[in-house]
Amino acid sequence: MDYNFREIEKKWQKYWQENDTYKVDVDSEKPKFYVLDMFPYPSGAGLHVGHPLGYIASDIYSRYKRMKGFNVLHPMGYDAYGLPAEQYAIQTGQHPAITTEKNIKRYREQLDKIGFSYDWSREVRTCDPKYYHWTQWAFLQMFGHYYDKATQKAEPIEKLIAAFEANGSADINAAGTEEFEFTATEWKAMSEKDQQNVLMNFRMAYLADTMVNWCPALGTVLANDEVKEGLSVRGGHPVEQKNMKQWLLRVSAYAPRLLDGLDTVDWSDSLKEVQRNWIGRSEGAEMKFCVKDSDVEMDIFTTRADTVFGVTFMVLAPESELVQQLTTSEQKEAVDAYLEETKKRTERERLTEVKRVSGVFSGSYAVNPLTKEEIPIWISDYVLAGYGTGAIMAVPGHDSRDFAFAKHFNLPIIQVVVPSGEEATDPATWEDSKDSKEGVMINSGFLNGMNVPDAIEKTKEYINEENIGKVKVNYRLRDAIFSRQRYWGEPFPIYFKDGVAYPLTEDQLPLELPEIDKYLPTESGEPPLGRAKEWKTKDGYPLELSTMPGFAGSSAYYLRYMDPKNDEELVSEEANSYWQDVDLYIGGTEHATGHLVYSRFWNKFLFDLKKVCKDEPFRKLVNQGMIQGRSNFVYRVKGTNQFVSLNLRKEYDTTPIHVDVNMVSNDILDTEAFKNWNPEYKDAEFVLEDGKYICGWAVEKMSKSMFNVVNPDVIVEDYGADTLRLYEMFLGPLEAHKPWDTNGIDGVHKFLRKLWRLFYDASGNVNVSDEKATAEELKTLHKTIKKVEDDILRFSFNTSVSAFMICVNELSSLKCNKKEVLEGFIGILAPFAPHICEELWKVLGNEGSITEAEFPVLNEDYLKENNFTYPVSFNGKMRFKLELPVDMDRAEIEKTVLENEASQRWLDGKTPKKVIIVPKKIINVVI
RNA sequence: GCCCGGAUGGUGGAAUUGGUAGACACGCAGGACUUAAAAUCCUGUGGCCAUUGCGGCCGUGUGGGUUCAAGUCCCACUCCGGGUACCA
Repeated sequence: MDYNFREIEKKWQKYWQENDTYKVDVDSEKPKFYVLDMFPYPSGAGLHVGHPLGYIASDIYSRYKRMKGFNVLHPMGYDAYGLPAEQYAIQTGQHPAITTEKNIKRYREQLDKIGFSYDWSREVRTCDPKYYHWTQWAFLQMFGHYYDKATQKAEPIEKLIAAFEANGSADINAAGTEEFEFTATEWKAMSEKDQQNVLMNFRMAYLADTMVNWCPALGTVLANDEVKEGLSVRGGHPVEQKNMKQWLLRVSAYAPRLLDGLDTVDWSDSLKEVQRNWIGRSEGAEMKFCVKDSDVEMDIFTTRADTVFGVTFMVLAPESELVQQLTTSEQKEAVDAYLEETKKRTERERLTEVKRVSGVFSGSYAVNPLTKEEIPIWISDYVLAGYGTGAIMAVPGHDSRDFAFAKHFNLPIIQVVVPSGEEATDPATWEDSKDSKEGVMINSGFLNGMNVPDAIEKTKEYINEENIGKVKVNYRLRDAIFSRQRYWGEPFPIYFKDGVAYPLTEDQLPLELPEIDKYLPTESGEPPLGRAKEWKTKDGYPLELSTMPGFAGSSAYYLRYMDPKNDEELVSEEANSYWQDVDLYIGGTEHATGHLVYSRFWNKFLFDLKKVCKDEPFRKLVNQGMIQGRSNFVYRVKGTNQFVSLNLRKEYDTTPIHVDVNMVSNDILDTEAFKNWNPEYKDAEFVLEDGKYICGWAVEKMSKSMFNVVNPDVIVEDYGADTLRLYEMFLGPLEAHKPWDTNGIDGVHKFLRKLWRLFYDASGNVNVSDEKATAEELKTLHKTIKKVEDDILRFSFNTSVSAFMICVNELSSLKCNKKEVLEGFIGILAPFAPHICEELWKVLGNEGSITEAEFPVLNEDYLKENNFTYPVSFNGKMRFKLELPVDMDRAEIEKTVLENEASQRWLDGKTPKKVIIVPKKIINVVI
């Protein structure tokens, strides 16, 4: 019988489904292991071969762990809310729920064909009311809590109210947007509305004014991605910066804990580094600068307090509240014009266009608190309102952006730090600022002669003593904007009474997404939910019109998988205390700063509420690389319908044209398929080389427009799921970005057929022997067990595939058909290629599924070697090999080597200076 | 600009802790089997020189350095990919 992968794969997929092979439950008898994939957004295009890369890796690991005796939780679901479905709905009127359902069905079919070991009974969908019930619930908890900096955790808002009633704001140490001061009496005298406004300032989920990209023509808010050069990508309408009330999550309150938690998780150093940079802790000083002829004070934050003698001007962010107060009447016109100009630029543009220097003088002067000098206050968009205090002291001598600004506007530059190994020079001659943190202070009064770190310390002390500021730790992590003016997302369980936001009670959850007539904003510019009929509480109060963003549903899905059908709570204590946290999380790096920060925040919040038992949700995290597309080209002779093969094209004047990679095999074009591809090419003529049309190629993004999208079902149809699984792993290291190239897939498929032939004879009959295996056969098997297990544990699946190939090649050469060896081999291969191994497991006479078998145990005894073949080098160059007993001592090795005939040739009569012997590694003779 | 990756044959890649560079596979070339094809098997395959044999020299993006020994460590640079919130 031949290796009939189509039949085998269908048969075992059916078996697994009928026998609930992958269903898991809490089982206190077994240790748990939780393997999670980042769940996909079910797009209309279906899965391409890039998606399963991480899923295959995690599946191999899950199956391995299961064979090692663990109770493995390995679930899958869908991140089902998202813009594409809504965009499609706007264009076609088709309800996003319908397209989403359709896409999910297609995804499921594709996933099922690859043979994953998911427990589908635990599937979650973020758009299912039974699921988003708990997203809304978590939001209500955030609304009802604040962050207490004293206890370093979330506390009920009632605790804050009690404190206000007892002592006013006096004892409060809570994370808030603004600072308040009031007495208990004043608090009690406040109106309900004023009290609620104060509380809003402290809630973990709160409403506040934020700058957004507002597109008046589309009546909607746009993401940075959707804006290019001040115009909307869709439609090309003008976009402006607009202040709007939005819900935010106080992620910044958790910045210190999000930073510290990174030390406890097993993630790559680069990923941790990216998160650390994102959280961005910086120690510095907040300083007060008085404004001349005014009682206005400017607070600025700086990490380089030591350079305060080099300050020659101040800069305000255009959005700063101080701008209006500090603009003089003479400058008003110029400032207004500038503000109007910056309104058109998105934050992204302000960030990338570093070389474009712009700004305007406010007309006011500040007084340097140390030198008492008067310095001009400018306004420029290189200072952002959202970070620090929205105002800076500019030190053009030692900050490159300040330097560029000073040069552009002809402002003075003073050198206050002389970098180590340099002399003081005239700043007028400089090409750039001297940002170094090493050097000696000059022109700096009492700091003169100190090195930079000492000067920073000294200045901080001085600032404290003189009461002109305070030492402060600043984080760049911002609160997350949590509302979207969209339809296809979770509704907020919030209603408004007299303009004040109030929460729905928990028994009113889930608040279901209403039906609307069109998926567009209302005529008056309200979000789509403004179209919903009866979108109000039963008492007639209007409900919130925004919906939640994509990351709402994905922030706690890993908890829901633990107990997906629970209608009473997000996750039961029993399920949570058994499954605890994700042991292995596999997904793309693109989530390094978004999802992975938000879900850690979300988890820590729930941890504070004692709803979950672990402070960090993802113990180990592996990033799979992106699979890029490999495009193919044909070369059309200009002005004709003639196509020239790759290596002949230089003789013609040609245009390269993308051709669908599915019509190309090993870069050879199926010319008939090409003719039928497009009516335009029906009469195409070909100039062939060696009777073939060879295509050119390039690595590009995998996309429809490049015709380089490869669909996994096509590969499964042609080669089988086991081949696809092995080939995706064989392609290269899991973490590396690599192009998809079907050219090598035959090798992997051939390997499986070769394996099959170890079990069957030439006439197709099972031919397996019960004889005792030879030492050589056992050595081959056990060296493979060792290598593969080692590789699985370090996620080096590409090298395990070659180890499998080497093993089968060796067993084929040995003509080994011993059951003992073959059974061991399919045991280690089963996590990678489960279908063929299930079948062969049965061929060997076993009952049931190989997933229940134990992973083969390594026996080191079979690997013992008496001799080692040493590479012998002379001056580091390998010259010949010499087999020596492993127990030979150094002196004897040296003697044997030097006496060797080949050595005599290389020594050429000289005495070696040194002989380096590394046992079981190398011998190097230094002459 | 800043942050994080990466660069090894014609191609994907291997070399896990500084110790035989190119495992494994694709492709290519030659051969066996076959009426033929497919399938399968065997041999060769980094470059240059020599090829009568032993072989020799060069070689992991570029230029330096450390070391008995460097793809691997250090310094400087080039190019490519990804992220990005000018974070003072």
